[in-house]
Amino acid sequence: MRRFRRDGYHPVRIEDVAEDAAVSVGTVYNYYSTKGDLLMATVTLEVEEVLAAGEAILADPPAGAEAALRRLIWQYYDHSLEYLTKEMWRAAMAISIEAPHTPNGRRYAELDARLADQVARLVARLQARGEVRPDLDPRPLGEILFHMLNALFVAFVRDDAMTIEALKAAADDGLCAMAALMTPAGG
Amino acid sequence: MRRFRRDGYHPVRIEDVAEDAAVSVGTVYNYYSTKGDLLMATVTLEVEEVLAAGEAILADPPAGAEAALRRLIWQYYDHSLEYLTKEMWRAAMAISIEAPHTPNGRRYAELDARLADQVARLVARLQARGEVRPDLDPRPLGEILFHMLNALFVAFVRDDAMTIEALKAAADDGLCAMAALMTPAGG
DNA sequence: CATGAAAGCTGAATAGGCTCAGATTTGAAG
DNA sequence: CTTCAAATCTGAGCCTATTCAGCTTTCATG
Repeated sequence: MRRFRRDGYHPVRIEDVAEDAAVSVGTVYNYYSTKGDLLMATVTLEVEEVLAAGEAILADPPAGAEAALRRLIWQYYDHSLEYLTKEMWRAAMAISIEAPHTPNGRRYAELDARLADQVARLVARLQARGEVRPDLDPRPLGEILFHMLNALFVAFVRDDAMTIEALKAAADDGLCAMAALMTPAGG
Repeated sequence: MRRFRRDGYHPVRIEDVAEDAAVSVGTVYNYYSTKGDLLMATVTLEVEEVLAAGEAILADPPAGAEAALRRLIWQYYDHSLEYLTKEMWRAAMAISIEAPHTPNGRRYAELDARLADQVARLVARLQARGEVRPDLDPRPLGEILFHMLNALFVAFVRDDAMTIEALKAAADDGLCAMAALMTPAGG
């Protein structure tokens, strides 16, 4: 992870990792079955922490649908570069798309699904509090929200120049548009 | 393209392509700067045709927001496996995420943006016809729609077992949810 | 200690994308 | 038909992820 962060995912060779760990190349492969596996270990760490922080917000969300969603999403975004760089995210995303049947691809998809589920649960909770129109189904709504926020995150990760602030601003626009559709009276 | 479709993107070596074309490996690289470039040529062909077909629908969309959107999206999905297989799509998506600064990554992003724009323009057109709430901004709405439909397409491409019918059904659910939010009276 | 199987380690070898120095072909000019 | 420069082609060689046959260490048992 240190090596990837410092030199980038692609420039780092397995031989470099092996050297840092003072073992042979073969030994690295005894513990991680591919180079992508090394990366996915970090992705898992990152997302598990984000999910845990998200649960804390779910337990007691701020008042108002838009504010509550904003809180959760900003949390996601703020934490996203804790362990991974944008380049590492790109590599991880590429692996998960290219090899969906492999353990790594599946793990990434599973983490994604858990994030989407967390958003959907927040929507359901807001609906129970009367802050989302009662006639809407929180599941597809949560998924639409997550798709949008995820697409923005992908755009953020693709563009090295884009700041987290710009990402948050874009997400705010989207959340505002969705909130206008979701909230009951003031719609 | 023929080779990729028959044997899969990864199993085909540049040497194979060179043989089929009766030239050397080096000559292939004179015309396509990477293996991904060969693939992206096909992606471009596919998406350009989809965009052209989409313009025809934009010119005279069916009555009703949901029906019009369904028509455009189904067109997209129906055409998506004309030249590319799911595996080829996965490889192309991986390339576009992993290397956003390269010509290929940029080209893919541009095609994506043009599709999103087409959806947004359809929303604007429907709004002009009074089939979408007049207080909504068609641009972010179109983008949210496209993000959703694109996410469904990615899920489709990831799962070899998923049929186009299942994809359409999932899209219908999403469109139905969005239409309920977007349409004026019947909400 | 001795033993032997299980666990762990090793790095040379393999495979395939990509490069580049040199060979070949083309085509305009004489 | 020559000549020569530009365009094109070539494939051996480089690089790095990944494999695997064999070597070493560990450790429970006698």
